[in-house]
Parts: sequence; C-alpha cells; structure tokens
Amino acid sequence: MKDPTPKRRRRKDARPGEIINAAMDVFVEHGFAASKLTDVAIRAGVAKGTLYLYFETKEDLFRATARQALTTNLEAVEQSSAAFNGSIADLVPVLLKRAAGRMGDGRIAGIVRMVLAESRAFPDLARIWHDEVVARILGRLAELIAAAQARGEVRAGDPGLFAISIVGPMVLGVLFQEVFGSDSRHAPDLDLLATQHAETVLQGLLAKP
Amino acid sequence: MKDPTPKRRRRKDARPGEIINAAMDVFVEHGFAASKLTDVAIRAGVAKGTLYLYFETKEDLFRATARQALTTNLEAVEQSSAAFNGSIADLVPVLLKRAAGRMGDGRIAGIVRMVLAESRAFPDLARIWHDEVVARILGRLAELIAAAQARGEVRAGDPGLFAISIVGPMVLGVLFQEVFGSDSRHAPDLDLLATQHAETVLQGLLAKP
DNA sequence: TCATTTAGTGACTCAAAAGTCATTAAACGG
DNA sequence: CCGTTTAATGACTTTTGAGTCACTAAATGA
Repeated sequence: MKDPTPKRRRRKDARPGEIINAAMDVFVEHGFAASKLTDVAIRAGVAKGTLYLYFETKEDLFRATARQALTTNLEAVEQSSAAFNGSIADLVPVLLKRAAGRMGDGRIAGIVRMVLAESRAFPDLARIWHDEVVARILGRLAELIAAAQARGEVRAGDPGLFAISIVGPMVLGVLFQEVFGSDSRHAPDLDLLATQHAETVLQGLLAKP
Repeated sequence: MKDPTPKRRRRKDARPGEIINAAMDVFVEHGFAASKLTDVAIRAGVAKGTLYLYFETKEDLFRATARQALTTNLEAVEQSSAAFNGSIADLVPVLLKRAAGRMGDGRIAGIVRMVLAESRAFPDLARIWHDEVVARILGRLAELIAAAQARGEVRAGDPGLFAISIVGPMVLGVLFQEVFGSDSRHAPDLDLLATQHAETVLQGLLAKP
C-alpha cells in the first residue's frame, strides 16, 4: 500500500520559490542579522540543511530574496509608468490612487522598509533598488512633467524636484503606516491622502484670491 | 614622579555619555543586531567590561542610545515648531529651508534610518519616536494650517493630510540622500528641493491660466 | 522488484559575540 | 604615605546560530 503522505517530498523545482517566500517574511520581520535560518526553514516546511541545497549562504539567500522582491514589484512599476498621454492633471490623481492601493495591502511597505534598513550593509542591493525601481519611477515622472512644461501645462521648475513633490507624501504615508500602524491619531488614510495630495500638488493649498 | 598619562582613568560621570556617543555611531552604521559591543568599547576608548558597569545588556545600551538621539533632536523640533504667527505662505518656505539645513549635515538622517529599521524589534522606541517627535511636528503643523483655514488663507481639506503634503517630499529627499548618496542622477539638492517644494505645495505645479 | 541516484534531514561542529568576574590600579580619606 | 574603596580591565565562560555531513528515503529506471 502506497503512503499518500510520505514524510519527505522531493520537489527540486518548487523549493527555491517556497524558501524565498518564507525568507521574505522572516527577513522583513526581523531584518537580515536578526533572522534565523532555522525560522526560515520551519516556515518553508523544510529542514535547515535543505536551504543549503539551494543557497550557498545566508547572505546569498538574502540577496536572492531581496532581488525577487524588487523585480516582482518592478513589473507593477512598469505597468504604472506605462505610456500615459493625458495631461498631468489627469495623470497625478490616477497615479497616486493606484500607488495607495498597491501599498495599502500586501507586504510592499515592509519590503521597502527592509531595503532601507539593509542598504548600508548591502550597497549592491541599494544600487539595484535605485536603478530598477526608484530611478525608473522618478525618471519617468520627470519626463512626463518636462513634456507637460513644454506644452505650457506646468510652470517652470526642475522636473525631478516636482516628481519628488508628487510622490514624497505618499512614501511618508506608507512609512508612517508601516512603522506606527494605523492606531496613531496622525496616521493618514492612504486613499484620502492620495486624493487630497493630488489636488494639493496640482493646485496648491492656498485659497484662490 | 607622577605619571601624567596613566593607563586608566576613573571618570564615572563622563563614561555613560561617551559610551552612548560611541554606540550611536556604531548602531547607526551597522544596526542593532550586527553591531559588536567590542567596537563600541574601542570607539569609546574603554574595555568591554566597562560597558557593563553602566548598561545591563546590549539591548539596554541600544535603548539608552536611541532615547538620547530622539530627545536631543526633540529640542531642535521644539525650536522649529515654536509659535509662529505669520501666514502659512511665509512659514512653509522657512520651515522647509530650516529642515533642509538640519538634515543635510550631522547624523540625523542616519538616526532616522536606524529607528525606521529597528522599529519592529523595538516597538517601545517607535512609540517614543512617534509621540515625542513625529506627532509633535505633524500636530503643530496641522494646528497652524487649521488656523490658516479659519482665516480663509488655506482652502478646505484635512489639515493633517496637508501637513503630510508639506513635509513628505523633504523626508523622501533626506532618505534618498541617506540611502543612495548624492551620486545618483536623481539625488535631490535639499536646499533646492525645499525652495521649489515650498512654492509647489503653496501654489501648485500647474501653470496659471 | 531491486539497484542506483539524489533530494532531504537534523544532530553535530565551530566561530563569533554577549556577558562574567577575578584581578589591577586610580582615587581618596585619614 | 598607607589602607580602603571601587572604576576599569580583559581573559574567560556561555550562548547562539551559521554551516556541515553521514545518513535516510523518495524517485527513477533497468
């Protein structure tokens, strides 16, 4: 009689993904140095030794995990920054709303924090993070703003700095939620923030005379 | 003949401050888990055992260090958020300029990053950080905005979210500098950012019709 | 069905770093 | 100047967790 639930399973293909997935949870929760590979193994449902079949060292696993996190979200970025031909006034609210939705759920915020935290120890990851994600978003946005300036739609000014004015408050909002949770009196609702900030950055907060 | 430079010195009062100062450098550089108390001791010019005369454990030293960092900068905050009776249009550029100056030099940016990084492991510190620093800045700013709204100076909207619109881009700029350094093509000059963002958040980035 | 291969295991080794404590010597008071 | 106190030391002990490897058993195929 064949055992339907053998103690071990040999699944060479599935393991790396499962391990990285488990590792992401653990590394996001504790940071690189304070994470224990035993915990990763338990969460992935394998023995510690199994980790070493697929990854040379703890650092190796961390790099693979962070890379995965970054490149996965890269697709989302590509989609968001895809050619948009409307006016800036139309684009900004949509962009910020979409960002609020993406950041609100899932573990993106935690990943951002982890990468921030480890960027000193892993400058190569900081570089990937910069080149593949941050520079793309800011660069694409700056291009769109420059085009809008050429059309006379946006006033004079450094497009790169305008881009920071647009996304900065959303980043702050996300980090606020991530670090302090939503129980703070000052914790922003990300959807409301997206809506109001879009208006603010486009029209200014001063009352019209 | 008296030795003018004895091998040891007994300076019960000065030690804790010196140790915390050394610890701040090390913790900011490596984070809590990856920091070695031996390094702290060397940097403070004492032996490892001496640390344990003044602090129970590594965690204890870390808490004391972070507290010190937060409360020291608190004074700067108090000063910045001191009663300001001009219009919002006058306040915002001054406030952002001052923030740019403070963040640009010194180790404040590093401290912010460290607290962000360790806030999961030390939720009590996150609370202090929140109550003593973040909530004060945002709260004070929100008050000033609400008052300006009452005067008809600022348009309708949530004052707390307006506050985030004001400070968010500066925070992003500081974190950008801290994580990626100033060699990135997109690295913002903090002074320029302060100037342009003040204009943007007050007037909006759309050209006037 | 049995032999062979190799994914998977977890008790073990080993290095690193937290934390201890017997010893040393600076300060101080008589 | 000497005796006493205690800040300071650093070699030592202990703990923790990364990394190893002899062994186990699931798959494969002859």
